[in-house]
Amino acid sequence: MGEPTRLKMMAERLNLSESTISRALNDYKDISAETKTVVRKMAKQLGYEPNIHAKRLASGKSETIGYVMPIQSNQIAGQFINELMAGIAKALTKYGWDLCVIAPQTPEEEIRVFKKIARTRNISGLVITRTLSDDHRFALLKRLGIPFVSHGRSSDSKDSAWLDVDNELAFFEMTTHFVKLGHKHIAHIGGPKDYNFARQRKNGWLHGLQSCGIEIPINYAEITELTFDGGKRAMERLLEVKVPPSAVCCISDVVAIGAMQALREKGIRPGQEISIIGYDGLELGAWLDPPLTTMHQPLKSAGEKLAQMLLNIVESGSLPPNNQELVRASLVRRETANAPLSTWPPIRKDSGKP
Amino acid sequence: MGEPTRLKMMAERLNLSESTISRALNDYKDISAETKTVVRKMAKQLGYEPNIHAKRLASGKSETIGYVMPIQSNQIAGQFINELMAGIAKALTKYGWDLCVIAPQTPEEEIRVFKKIARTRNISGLVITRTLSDDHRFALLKRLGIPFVSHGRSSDSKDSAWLDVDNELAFFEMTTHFVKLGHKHIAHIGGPKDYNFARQRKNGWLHGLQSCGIEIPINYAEITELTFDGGKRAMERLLEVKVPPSAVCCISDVVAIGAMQALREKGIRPGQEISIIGYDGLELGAWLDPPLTTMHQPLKSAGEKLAQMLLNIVESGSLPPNNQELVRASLVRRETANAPLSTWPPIRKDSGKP
DNA sequence: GAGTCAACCGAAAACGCTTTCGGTTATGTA
DNA sequence: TACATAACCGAAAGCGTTTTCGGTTGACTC
Repeated sequence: MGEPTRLKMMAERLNLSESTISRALNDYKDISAETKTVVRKMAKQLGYEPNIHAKRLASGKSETIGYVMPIQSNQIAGQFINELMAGIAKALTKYGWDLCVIAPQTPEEEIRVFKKIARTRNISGLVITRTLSDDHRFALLKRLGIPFVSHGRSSDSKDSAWLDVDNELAFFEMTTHFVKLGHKHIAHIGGPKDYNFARQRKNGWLHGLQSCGIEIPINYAEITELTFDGGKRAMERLLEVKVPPSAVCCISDVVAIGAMQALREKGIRPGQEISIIGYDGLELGAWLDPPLTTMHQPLKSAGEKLAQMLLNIVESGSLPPNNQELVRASLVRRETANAPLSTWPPIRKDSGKP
Repeated sequence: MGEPTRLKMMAERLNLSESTISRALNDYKDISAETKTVVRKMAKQLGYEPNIHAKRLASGKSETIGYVMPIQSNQIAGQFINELMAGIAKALTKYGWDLCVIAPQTPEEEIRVFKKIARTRNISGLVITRTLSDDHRFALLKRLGIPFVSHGRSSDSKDSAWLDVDNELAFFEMTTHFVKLGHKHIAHIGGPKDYNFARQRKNGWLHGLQSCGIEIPINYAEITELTFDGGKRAMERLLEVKVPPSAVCCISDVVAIGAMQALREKGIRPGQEISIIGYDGLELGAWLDPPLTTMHQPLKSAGEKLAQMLLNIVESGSLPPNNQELVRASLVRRETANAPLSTWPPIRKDSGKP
């Protein structure tokens, strides 16, 4: 392939100085238009690509952002992370920036890595995901002065940049969808309140019921871990309630799938006696029997926006306006959410309520 | 946080030259042991981290490897990619190397990106996955002189580095497992032979049958796309065969899940009348009803090994020994593979065979 | 015709490290 | 005593950019 083109060569060929070439390519305003065109033409012709290490050393900018992989890639992580990363990478390549993957194995290592980044500055900014309600990373990154954006809000993300799904709205809509279908006994399987989205989703459900004038029954708000087994156990508990729900809003698809399994084991067909809606829009929900109705959140476009936001922050050196964005999830109608049976809920042994 | 520590400062404090400090830290043999210890002590104390851009510029090494994300992240991609990447990143951080994500949107862009890497050399090597039987990337990367390792073999990977699962062995074992359970009518749902692993897996099935002295029936080798729908349709076709199989080896979990759905729609219970084994070991297989028996391939450790292999290649500048490695998949026993019913296969209208 | 002011470009100093090439000691050998 | 040989270390030249600071033009003003 021969030697790569360097500024020096072009300078010699054009009888100009290296600095002029550099400034022409970087569109400095003290270079005449015609010089710029001739330089650019030559650069294109020779396939010039600047040596990024020299560039980054001289400019003091790393042109690299990092994506922090969730530590234990848990059950829903798969598709989620990939689409987001693909979006981030896509947006970055437009500007010639790199996306660097950071995969700490433990929380302690994560902290060490952050501190190292703060010292070396070899990464200009971070994208973090799986945000907790009370996420220590926010304070740490602020203290270290590392620019970042988060996918998901935290309790102290008032003055930091984030992109989040409007979880509350999503579960509000999920709930009112059930109401429109005719349901009156609508339960919720939520997650640990460590996760901010768990609170938000629960609130959406609550407000949905309130706005429809439906009283919130006791024992209709389950909390469980975000796993298949968690969803299964939570559903089993709901089935023990005096007046079991005819519809269940699940915090995630995986939890919903667990809930479906609990129903099946009791001989109850999801979408008939009891309807279920999940959240995440996972493809695999369509492969179940019956296919799971769910709420889909945009991921690839979210990744692109996150990257763009982070770029703005890094370039401007401060928080520009529009650094917080709420996107909408959309209902994916499949087959587990239908009108309730007229015979439901059944009268239980020890209850008088219809 | 103050100014970061530089070679210069340490040189001044220790009354040594910058070059001595540098060589002491890099363990040059023309520096005395005691100088090394005192330098290292100081470096540790001041939390010295070299400026990687200066380092990479001066040394001409980028200390970065790239992972090429599959272009259209298709159905099984999710978990797969993440675990592999986590493994790669883990291995690289040990050496202070970076993992850079490359996410081309089209095959054309992929080629452009490769050519750019060849010119700029800002990435020392690549890890590629989703290898095709006849994968143009191999020849291209060789021609461009870009070091790479592949997860999966290709037709012309004789003289390049790879790590692959022994697909043939896996399907051999899958098939003989069925035989041990008592099956004699064992079909295979495979994929397009564009994929090298599709051929290998089919061969494993064939050899498994041969080694057990079981004649290979006609119409027992289905080919389909690697999707839920593909698996479903292929299973439907198998059910039309005169003597339907009592066991089916599926090329992937997703295909197996589609096949299960086809069975259910005919009122056939997977694992009873017809047994099924998938491949990939996806977690979600455990969430099905009944849970899918499958073969699991190691991913995180595969990522680590791939990274290590690539590092060796880049550092040595040539293909070191042990640059090809075959790993084993292992059977994950769940509930879709059981002994056949004594009444199976049923006699069909127009056939005389038992 | 002296002074002002753009417009444009070159020189040169960074940026922080690696690595080669000598040069200076102390040690051993003839 | 002279001479080769290690063992160590410093000087300095890169690596390929960016960016500041002047300096040289020519046009324009008064």
